[in-house]
Amino acid sequence: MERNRTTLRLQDVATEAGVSIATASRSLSGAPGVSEAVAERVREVARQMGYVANVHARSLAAGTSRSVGLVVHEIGDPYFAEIATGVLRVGAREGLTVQICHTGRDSERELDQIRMLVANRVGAIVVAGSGFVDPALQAAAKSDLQAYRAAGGRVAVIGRHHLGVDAVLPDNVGGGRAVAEHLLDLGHRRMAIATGSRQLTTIVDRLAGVAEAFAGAGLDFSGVPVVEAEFTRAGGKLAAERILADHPEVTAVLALNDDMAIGILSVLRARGIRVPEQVSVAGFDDVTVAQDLAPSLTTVRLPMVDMGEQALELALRDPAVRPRRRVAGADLVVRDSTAPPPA
Amino acid sequence: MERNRTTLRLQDVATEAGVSIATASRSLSGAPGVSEAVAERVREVARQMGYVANVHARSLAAGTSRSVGLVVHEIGDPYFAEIATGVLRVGAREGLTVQICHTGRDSERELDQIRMLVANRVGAIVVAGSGFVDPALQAAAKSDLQAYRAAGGRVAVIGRHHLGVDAVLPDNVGGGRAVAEHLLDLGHRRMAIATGSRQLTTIVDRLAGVAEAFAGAGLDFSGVPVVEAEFTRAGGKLAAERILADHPEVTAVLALNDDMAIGILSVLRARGIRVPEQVSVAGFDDVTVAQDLAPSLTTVRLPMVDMGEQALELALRDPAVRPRRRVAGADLVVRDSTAPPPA
DNA sequence: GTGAAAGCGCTAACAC
DNA sequence: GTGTTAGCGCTTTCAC
Repeated sequence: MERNRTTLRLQDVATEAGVSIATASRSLSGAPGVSEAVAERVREVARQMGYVANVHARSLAAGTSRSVGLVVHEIGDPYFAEIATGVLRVGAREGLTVQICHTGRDSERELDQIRMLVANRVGAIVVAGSGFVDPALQAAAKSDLQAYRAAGGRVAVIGRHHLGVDAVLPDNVGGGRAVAEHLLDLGHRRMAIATGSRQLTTIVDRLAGVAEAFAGAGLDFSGVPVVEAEFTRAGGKLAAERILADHPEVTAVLALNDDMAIGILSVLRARGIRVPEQVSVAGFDDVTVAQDLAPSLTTVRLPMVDMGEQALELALRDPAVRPRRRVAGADLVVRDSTAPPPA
Repeated sequence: MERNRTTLRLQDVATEAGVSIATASRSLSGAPGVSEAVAERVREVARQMGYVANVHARSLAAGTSRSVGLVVHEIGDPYFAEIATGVLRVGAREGLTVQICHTGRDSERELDQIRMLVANRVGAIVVAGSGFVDPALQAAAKSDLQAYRAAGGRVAVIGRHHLGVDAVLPDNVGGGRAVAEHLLDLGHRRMAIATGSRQLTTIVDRLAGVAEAFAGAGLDFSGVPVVEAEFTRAGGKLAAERILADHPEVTAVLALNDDMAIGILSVLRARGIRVPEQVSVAGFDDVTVAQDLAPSLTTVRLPMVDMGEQALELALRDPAVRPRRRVAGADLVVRDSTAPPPA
């Protein structure tokens, strides 16, 4: 926005109201030390004139800013869109501006975005993308965030990161175990897993839960095909093709997120394979469409909006000595896409 | 973020590099008037030290900011999430921070959010929510935006508003006409429309297109039931219930967005009504899941990501004397949810 | 090509 | 309770 002399300054309001700029400042920010009568008059004058304070001047002078940053992998992904909803909700409640950044699941871009937020002197940063298994991938981000925190910035993450900060941790292991147990209980013994990159901690954890379920049932997990593709609908389609080609005997496909599950359902339908009669399909996340699919999707519910809210609340709170952890439950939701294997 | 003396200032970099603060500033911003050798050295020192410029100080001094605002009704709605994807994409390309605001489809909150963006001195504002039919509902927003523009701010909207600014206009009328014609061509004569609030211009336009199709076919539109509910999946469910109860004879339901159509499909499935054999269903928007539903959804494709990109590009461009308009095509996509009515 | 210095609009001591 | 004023960290004339 270009400079322009038509913009009102606090001085203009002060002059108009017949007070000093300091009094005007106090009146508008609600600081004590002004008589209520004067304060109200100043506010009225400001409203009349249509004055809006310059956030940059305010932040520069006060050294604090009323804005926070949210880093997501991909805002078009319903998982992140819902988390964003939660963060925006708390932000609105607290009168905070929320800056949303995309990383495109690229740890390099993630770093750029974090730098940008730091440059913007946001008061808090919520990192919502999954962490990476390889700590090196986040080493740079970590050191930047540490400098940011040393300078008084607040950070919270959603998911397992190597960042040593407050975290909201979805119970990915428990969820993975629950959904796998569900399929095993139904009697499925020839199962395939469709997953995103195993560089992501989210995926490693969900997979660990699945392995636990197998172990718990006294079954061997090592022989179960785990097909890795993009963690998206398109990736789900690809994974489904591969599974059908390489493992035509499977009676159940467990996708490690709903997006992939949707892609899988789509391929099965196109092939005329009936779900759940011939093949069961389960997902993970419980994005809102999951219940409206045909068949409705058995999945693991993660309270994403809630997780977004909690993350920002954690970040806004006074810093603790040790990182805090909030565990978000992961509940199995059984719907129509899973059933016992064909006889 | 609290003030803290551990944060690096430009002066620190300048000192370290052995130049004046002015030279350091020029070097980092790429301004002319510095020898390339010195500039490069300063940049190197800054990188080494991990210096990040304070955006507030920069914006205050320069009077310009590298950030833009995006106003959406609801980021969890895939329609807006995709538009946001487009806006974020262009923002990232141009090195701009994007601040996303929720209005919750409330014209009052919309105003608050716009004020907040103005206070943040963003360089441009993209308003992505649908406009309201009643100009009074946007009068306040309009005057605020005009003041903002007078002060050098740039504005673009997506959809039909009464704001007198650059706009990206989806062809809602044409899309409505096309999808209605499709249903009429299939032979449907007992149709119901499920729609959101007719306070929104988007809906009025889509409805007008539908009416045109009826008129073009020499049919009477006035008797067609138009059921109004929330413009969401839940609203679609409600509308479906009402349509089934009050107009059990309908052979086709046209929803004015995909979200409602998904809700409708869900109710029909629950009732055991087969789509498209017994009832055809069509939507509008072509959100990404539309093609993966069962049955896949016949709908009208709006290039939402593209619309988001175009809107920000328009806003970033030099202001024109008259508002510019970019029309976004609305193409009928026929899938499996529509078929001729039962004999 | 480089540096000194005057602001940008606001907050927060500090005076009164 | 109110006013004066010194910065916040940077950009940008204007001198040299």
